[in-house]
Amino acid sequence: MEERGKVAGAAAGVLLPRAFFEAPPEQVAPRLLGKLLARRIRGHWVSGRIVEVEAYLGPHNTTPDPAAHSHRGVTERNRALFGPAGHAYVYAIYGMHFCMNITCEPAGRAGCVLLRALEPVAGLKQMRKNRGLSAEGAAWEIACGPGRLCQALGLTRNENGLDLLDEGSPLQALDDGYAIEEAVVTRRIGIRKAAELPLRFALPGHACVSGPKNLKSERLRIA
DNA sequence: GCAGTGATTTGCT
DNA sequence: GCAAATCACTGCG
Repeated sequence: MEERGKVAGAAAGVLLPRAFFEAPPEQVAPRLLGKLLARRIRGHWVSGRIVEVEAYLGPHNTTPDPAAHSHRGVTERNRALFGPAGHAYVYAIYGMHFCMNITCEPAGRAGCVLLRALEPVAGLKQMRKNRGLSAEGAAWEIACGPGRLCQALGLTRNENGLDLLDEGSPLQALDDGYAIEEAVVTRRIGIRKAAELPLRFALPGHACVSGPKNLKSERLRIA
């Protein structure tokens, strides 16, 4: 029996509305902080709270974003980016890793948000197993980083294009009512092009956030 | 610090 | 076609 949107061992959440993702990525990204990403693995749900994200702008935007995969238009790989909002864009990088994005904006506009880190909430045992960590492994290191996040949740190219807002989907974006008050915004990390844009958002001081701790940052109130 | 991995895209013939 | 360059990373030294 499938319990829709239910996260085993954690407070149940409700699917985020499509309209949540139909906004520009720089608006969606900070709002995603504190929301849940849930993944069904062989009938069991694992989940984590989103604590770090980066926005990537579509080619229609007035601010050019050469770091975005959509920058040079539609290709076989990035097709999902140009589709409707609220879908997964998963791609392989550096041979051995995957990165997970959620598409934003209506079809035809290719903004997206890269999920960089989660605080594990449910199914820690499964996530540690996926990551090759021992049972004593600290929770913060399970999904701190975009590649680790995908490995912990078992996300590969097979999950590319999934609708995160569908009750039957094995990958869902949920709101469990957890509210954050404040975020920090910094430059993006791990890229060379357009890295200076202030499009990385994270929960301040959270142990599960990846990357350097001393980046120049500004506080951001979340309405 | 940097090697290792491979999918993807681009720039040549 | 095919070769070369790129790439939003991690783990090991």
